[in-house]
Amino acid sequence: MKRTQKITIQDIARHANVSPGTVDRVIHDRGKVSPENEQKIKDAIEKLNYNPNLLARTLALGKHFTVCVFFPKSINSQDYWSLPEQGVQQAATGYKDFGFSVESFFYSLFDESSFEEQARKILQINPDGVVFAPLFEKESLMFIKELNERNIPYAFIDANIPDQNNITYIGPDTKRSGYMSGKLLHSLVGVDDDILVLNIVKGMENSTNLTRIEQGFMDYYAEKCAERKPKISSLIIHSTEEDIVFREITKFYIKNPNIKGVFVTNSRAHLIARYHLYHDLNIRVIGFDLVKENIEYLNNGRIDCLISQSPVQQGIKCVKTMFDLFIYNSKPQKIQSVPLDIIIKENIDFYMTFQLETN
Amino acid sequence: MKRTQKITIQDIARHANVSPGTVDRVIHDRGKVSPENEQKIKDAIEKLNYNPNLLARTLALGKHFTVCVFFPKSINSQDYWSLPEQGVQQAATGYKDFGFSVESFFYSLFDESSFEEQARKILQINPDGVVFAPLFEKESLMFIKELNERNIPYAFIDANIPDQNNITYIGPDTKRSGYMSGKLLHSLVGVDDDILVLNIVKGMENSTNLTRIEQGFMDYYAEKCAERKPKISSLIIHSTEEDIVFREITKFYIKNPNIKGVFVTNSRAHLIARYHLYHDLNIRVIGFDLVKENIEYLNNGRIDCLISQSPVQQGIKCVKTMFDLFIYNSKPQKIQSVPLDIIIKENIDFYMTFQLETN
DNA sequence: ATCAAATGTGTGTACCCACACATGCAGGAG
DNA sequence: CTCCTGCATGTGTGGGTACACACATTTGAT
Repeated sequence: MKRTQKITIQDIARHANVSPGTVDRVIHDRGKVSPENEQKIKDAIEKLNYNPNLLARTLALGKHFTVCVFFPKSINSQDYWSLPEQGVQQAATGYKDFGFSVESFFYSLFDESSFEEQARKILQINPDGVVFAPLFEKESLMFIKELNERNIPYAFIDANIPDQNNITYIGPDTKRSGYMSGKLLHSLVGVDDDILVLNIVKGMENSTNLTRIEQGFMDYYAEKCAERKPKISSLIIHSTEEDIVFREITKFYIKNPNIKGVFVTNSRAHLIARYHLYHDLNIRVIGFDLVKENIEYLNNGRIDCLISQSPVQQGIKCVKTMFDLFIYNSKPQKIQSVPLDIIIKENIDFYMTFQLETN
Repeated sequence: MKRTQKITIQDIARHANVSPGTVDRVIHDRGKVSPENEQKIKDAIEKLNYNPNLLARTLALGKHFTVCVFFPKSINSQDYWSLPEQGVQQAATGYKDFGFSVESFFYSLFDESSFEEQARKILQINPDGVVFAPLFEKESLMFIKELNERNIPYAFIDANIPDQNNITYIGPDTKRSGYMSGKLLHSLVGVDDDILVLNIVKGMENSTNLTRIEQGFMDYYAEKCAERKPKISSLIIHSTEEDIVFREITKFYIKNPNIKGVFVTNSRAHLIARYHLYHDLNIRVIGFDLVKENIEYLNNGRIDCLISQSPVQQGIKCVKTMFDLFIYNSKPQKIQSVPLDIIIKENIDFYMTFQLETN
C-alpha cells in the first residue's frame, strides 16, 4: 500500500512548461493553445503515457445518469425474468458511486397495454438510457420511435429487433441456439424418426427471433445430415391456452404419427410436455429457459433438455454496457452474445443454485 | 444527466451542527468526539442514509495496492490455465483507476522448484495480497507460512487447502462436483456394470481435493442407489507418464473385466481415453476441465462428458474479492463456489467460443 | 493556591486529480 | 486610447481524508 505513482495532468504540465489548465484544454481539444505548446503537451502525454484518472474526472464532472430497465414482470424469484433483474441490481450497486443509477420497470407478458403504460412512465422520467426486452414487436417499435426522437440510447436484451438504432443487443445468438438445438435433438432422435419444430406464440410477439432460431436448427440438419435427414415439420400455434394448444397438437400428431422429437422454439416446452404426459407419449422434447414449469417437466423426464441463455449475465452486461457508454464514452458492439448452457436432469439443481446464490 | 443529489459528509455535518472533520472522525472511529455529538452524527448518518463516496475516498487516500496472482503456466490460449488469467486481466483493467494493479506469476505444473522460485520473487515484491493455486501442497504450505508471518492476505483459487488462514477459496465445490459426476455417470452406465474411480496424480499434488471429490461421488451412489449399487472400485496411479498409466490400467482391467464406466477425478481423463482408443474398449469416461487433450477425446467420443469449473469466472472473482477487501474493506466468504458446467460433444464448440470471446 | 503541562474536544484547511470558468495579459485593429 | 482577439494562467469545485491548530478542561508539581 504505497502512494500512487500514476502520472497526472500536473506531471504533463511540468514537462511541457505550461499550466495544468492548458493541458486540460489540449486533452479536450478546446483550442486556445499555441501550436508549439500543443505539440509539447501532446508529446509529453505520449511519452509519459498519460491516462486521465477516471475517479477524479467523474468526481469533478459530478454528472448523474439514470438508466431505466424494462422487463417482463416476474411473480417470484424462481421466475425467468427475475434473473436478469438480479443481474441488473448486482451490477448497479457497483456503479452507484459513479452517479449511475438504475430504475426498473415491468410489464405483463400477457398484456400489451401494460407495456405501453410503463413505456410512457419511462419517457416521463426522461432517462439517459434505456434497456428493454422488445417482446411485443409493435409496441416496442412505437417506443423505439420515441426514444430515437429524444436521442435516448437504448439496448435490447434477450430478444432482438434487427435494423434498429439500438446501441447493442445483449442476448443469445438466436441462430446459434437453433443450431445447437438441432445438434442436441439429433443426439436424442434417430434420423429415421420424424421431428417437429413447434412455435407456440401469442399474436403480438416478436417473430423475427423465432424465425432465426428455426433457421439455425434447419442449418444444422442441412449441414450434418445432408444425405440422410429426418422428416422435419414445422407448426405454429397462435395461442398459449392449454386447450387450444392441445387441440392443435392432437390434429398434428394424428396426421404425423411418426414424430419422435419436438423442438420448442421458446420457453413453452412445458405445454407439449404436459400433453405427452397425459397421453403417455414417448417423444423427446427440447426447449428454452428455466421457467418453473419447464424445470418440473425436466425433472420428471418429459423434457429432455433445456437451453438456458445466461439470464443473470444478460442483466449484468446490459448495465455494464450503459456504464461504459456514459462513463468511458465507449461504444459497445452491436451484438453481444451470451453463453448458452445445456441443462439436463443431471445438472439442473446445481445450475439453479449457482444462478441464485453466486454471480 | 443531472447534478447528483447524493448526500455528503457536509450534509451530515450541517444536520449535526458540527464540522465535516468531526463527522469524518466518527465515521472512522478515531475518537476525540463528545458523546452527544457522536450520537447526533450517528443519528444523522442513519437518518439520511449516508454512504461515503468511494471515488472521493480513494482519490483522497491515494493508496496503491498490488496483488500478485500465481498460477500454473499456460502454453497457449487454449490451455486451461490461460482462462483464469484472462479473467484476472479483464477484471483488473476495470480497477486500475482505483490504484489497484495485478502482477502475474507462473509456475510449471511439472516442476515444484519453479513454484518455490516464483514464490520467492513474489515475496520480494511484498504485495498487498496474493491469489494462488495451491496445487503443490508442501511448497504451498511453506509459502503460506511466510505470507502469514508478513500478514499478507491470500486467497486460494481452483484448489483448496483446508484449515488455513486464507481469506477465501474460489473454485469448485469439490464435494458437489463429485456428487454431480456420480449423477452423470449413473445416467451413462447401468447399475449392473462396474465403475472405476481413477486418480491419476503426481507425487506432490494436493490430495485433499481428490479425496473430497471421490467422497461426493460415493455420496451420490450411497444416496440414490442405496438398494442396488454398482460395484465401485477406486484406483490411484502415482504418475502421469503414459506407459506407467497404461501398465497400471491394464493390470486393473484384467482383474476387473466388467468395468463399464470410469470417473477420472482430475483433468487427466485423456490418458484413459487414449487407452480405450488403442484397445477399442467401449467404456464411458467422465472427467474434469477443458484441456486440449480432453477436448480432442470428447470430440471423438472416447470421453463422454467433462465438467468445467468456470475458469474465467474464477479469475474475475478472485480479483474482485481482493478489490473489495482493499477498497471496501469487506471480508469475503471463506468459500466462494463457482458454477459447474456440463460439457458434452453437443455443446463443446459453443462453450469454447464464449469462454474466449465474451465474459 | 498557582501555574504549566497534558489531555480532551472541536475547527479549519490543504490535498487528491480533473475540469470549467473567470481572469490576466499580450498585440493588433479601430 | 479603447476594444477586441488569441493565448495562457489562476482558481473554485467535487467528496473525503488527514493533519495542524485552537480552545477548554483536567492533571500534577510546586
